[in-house]
Amino acid sequence: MDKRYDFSAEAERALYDDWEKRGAFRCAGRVDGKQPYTLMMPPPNVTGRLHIGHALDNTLQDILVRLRRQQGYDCLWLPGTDHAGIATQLLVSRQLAEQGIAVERLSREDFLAHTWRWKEQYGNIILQQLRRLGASCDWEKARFTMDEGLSCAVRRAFLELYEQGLIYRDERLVNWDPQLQTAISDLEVRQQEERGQLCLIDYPLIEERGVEKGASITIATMRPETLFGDLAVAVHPKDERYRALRGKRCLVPLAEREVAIIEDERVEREQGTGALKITPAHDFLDFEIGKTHGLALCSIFDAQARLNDEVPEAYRGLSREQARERVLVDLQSQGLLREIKQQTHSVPHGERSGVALEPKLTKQWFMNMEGLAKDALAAVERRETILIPQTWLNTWRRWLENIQPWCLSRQLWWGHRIPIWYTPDGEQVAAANEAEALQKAEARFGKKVVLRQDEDVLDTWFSSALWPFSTLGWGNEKEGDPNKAPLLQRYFSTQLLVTGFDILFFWVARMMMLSLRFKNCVPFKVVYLHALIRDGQGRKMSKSLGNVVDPIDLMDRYGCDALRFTLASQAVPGRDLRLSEKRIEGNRNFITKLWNAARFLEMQGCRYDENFKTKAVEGAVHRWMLTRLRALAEGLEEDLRDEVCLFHEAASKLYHFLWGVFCDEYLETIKPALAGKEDKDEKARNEARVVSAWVFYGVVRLLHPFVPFATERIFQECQVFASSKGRLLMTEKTLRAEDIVCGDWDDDVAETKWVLGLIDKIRSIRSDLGLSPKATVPWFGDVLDRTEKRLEKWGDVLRAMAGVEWRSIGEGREIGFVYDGVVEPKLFLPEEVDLKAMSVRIKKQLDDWNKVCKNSSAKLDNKKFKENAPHNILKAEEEKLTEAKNNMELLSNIQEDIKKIIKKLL
RNA sequence: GGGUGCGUAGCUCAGGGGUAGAGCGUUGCCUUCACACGGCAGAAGUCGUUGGUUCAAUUCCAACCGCACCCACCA
Repeated sequence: MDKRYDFSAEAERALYDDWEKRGAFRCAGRVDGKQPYTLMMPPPNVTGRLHIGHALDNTLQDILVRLRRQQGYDCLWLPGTDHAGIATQLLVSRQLAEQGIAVERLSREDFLAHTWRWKEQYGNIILQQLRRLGASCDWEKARFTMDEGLSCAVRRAFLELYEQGLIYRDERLVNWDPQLQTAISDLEVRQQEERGQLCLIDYPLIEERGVEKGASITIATMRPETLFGDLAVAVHPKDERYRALRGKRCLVPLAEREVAIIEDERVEREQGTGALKITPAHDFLDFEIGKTHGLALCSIFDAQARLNDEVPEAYRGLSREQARERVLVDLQSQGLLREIKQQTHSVPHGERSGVALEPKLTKQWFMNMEGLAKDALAAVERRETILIPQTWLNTWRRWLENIQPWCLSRQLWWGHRIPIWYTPDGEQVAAANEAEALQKAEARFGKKVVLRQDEDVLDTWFSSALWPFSTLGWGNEKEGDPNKAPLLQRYFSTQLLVTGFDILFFWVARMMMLSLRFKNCVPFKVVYLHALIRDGQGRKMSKSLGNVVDPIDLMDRYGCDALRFTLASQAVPGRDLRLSEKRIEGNRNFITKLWNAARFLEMQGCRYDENFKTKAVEGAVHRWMLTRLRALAEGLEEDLRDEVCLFHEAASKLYHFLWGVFCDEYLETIKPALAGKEDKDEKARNEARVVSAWVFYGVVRLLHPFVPFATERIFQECQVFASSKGRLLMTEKTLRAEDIVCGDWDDDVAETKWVLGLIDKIRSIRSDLGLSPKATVPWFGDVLDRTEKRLEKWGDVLRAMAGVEWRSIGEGREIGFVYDGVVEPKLFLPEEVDLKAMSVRIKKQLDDWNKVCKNSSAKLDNKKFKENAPHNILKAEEEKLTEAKNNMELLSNIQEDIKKIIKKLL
């Protein structure tokens, strides 16, 4: 093995290529009775580049998939990409513009041809980057949301929902993005706080009986430019201030339109002036109020939110912002602008374009979600699917209970075109393609008809909602039973979905709803929602802040394993994680530690032997080690169950086991045995070699899902595993707790712990005394026979690790110490010892024990404690007190010793 | 306005009814033949505040104070 581990991208690529070439990621299909285990990768945007969120997402999925494979499941992890309608169309348009091609001049067909070409050229970058991350998905099954099969599935789903009346066309107010010139769904709206002007405007009352001359009603608005669309002024029916104006009329200034003053309970008396201008075509509340009162609709904006021909000529063609200024100036000059107040308010913006949205009256396709939502909610309530962390359940309920129709159509070209054709009379014909539509139309109308397909495409999330089953073949064929696809029958439904909480409603809920609708079954049993990744200071990562970390760059510098391990160790359900480079560096060091442990075992001649049986092990420290290993395996099995998903716990257990337990304790302890040269030591040496190799093999397999590259490389290159040459670690079975058969080893485990504790103690004292780490210090003591035997038995270990050598008797300048309440050995002191430090230390220990003593006595004297505390607690408390008293006595003796020595020295 | 989560060591974060944990940083010692991307030893916390439940609260409950985020509304 090389002295240093090679973290380079090239080394990792070689390993990955080997896995892929050998088909290690392929699902097995219907063979050898293995249980299927399915995971759907959330398809990244085809325009995407791997960002840190993907890295987290896919690391966690990969850990589980690799583990399940090791556990013997037939795993299918299906990857793919999403066509990402708006994002892709924007990107390609921009690129074309750079090439001097004006998108507005292109035909739909030409634009799509360009986009497809772009997709062929760049669409696979993100998939390559996922390979870099080590993602072990079944690439041969990769899908794209606009490939032929999936497009077919989309049409089938749409048509079926259409036939059932769940999908319908309607003219309603929608959120309109004036830059992209398309409708978007409620979920794509982002509220942004903005400073604005609250304008109080006088609307003159129409003179009639009961109306004073020159009187007016004052309305308040943040959007004065919309007054051209005003069709009423509304007040609350119980508002005393406006009682006299009931049934009166007023004049909308500038528009010079007479409108009624109406009453409606939805008007808030406290807001503004309590009089609300009603612009039904440009405000959601106004739209509702207008509907109740039979008002017409008056749209004053065009698709780009410029004023249209409905407004007086002077204002036509102005932008929203220009119009606002102009209106204010004109109102001012007419003396109708009563007041302007500065006020912050939140304004809806388009998530993609970033511009302020405009409610706009258009014909769009909608999907009625109510029934679907009810079923999705019920399924989660019944725990057919569980959410991790569970705190999302509340949010889930809230959203599904208040669900609104989903605006499905987008005024774009890139996407699944709506499979509806119109006759010249506007009749709808639903069909999978034009030929079928013509046929249907002819049958329906008894003659040939000219048809025109709907221009719009579907929201990208519609195809995403079918992802868990469309990718497995559901509806991929034009006809026949959509459920017959073999992959679908074997691998649906899936076990687990891992994704960010930010798309819980966009995606997760909709998959749930459509899966229940089309498959009559939940699409996944567990949804693991991970949190957001923030930078070291806890800020959201954003391009504008410039704090976006590039996972590829991190992998280049620290290796993929270090990044993966860091992400896993920080993945605490329900909490944002801050990514600091220091942590990644620490985990890079961890990989190095692993590598060096392998080198050490290799050098020591430790070789893995598959015939080795744990039960035959005799050495106490080996028994202790195997017991610890079993506890580790048990812990990991529990932490990594689908419905638990405690990646951070698992990672931390592995970290501490390898570094703290295996390297620092176990390997150090067996070093003397490994170094044994004489024949009589041979048995111990052989046992040390074989057990350490066996344990290491277990650790490497347990670590593999987290750090696939380093473990694989060790498996292939380290002589410890020479007998396994040629096999891939990722195809090896994992280590199960049940593989470690332990005997009745309690005594050995206790003894080993005792020795390790003793070593700690001696080291600590040595350090205080300032003893040279190299010097071997003789020690002796008046101890129990049993203890003395132990000290002799572990003599080599104590010499190597604590630098002490046991003598059965001694006399001179020495100092005792307390361990375990029964041993009171003494260390011989060389001249240069720091007795003062030792003295301070003893004093502190005495104080500590004194505290414990007081505490315990107080508790034990408390009658209520004695009555109520459970037995084991009571017993522990009593033992604690005894120990404390004992130690205090011993420590006092030592204090005396020190005093004596100091006296002697003086 | 409704909801969710978080305040624990200098920093970043785990944990969880029975005398506080990790990584990084820091202090001292060690260039000992796996590893200085290392080893050994140490210092460092009234676990946000105030009440309540309990024999026992950092942990459970309530209120409050701060900090995030989500949903709705904003005339």
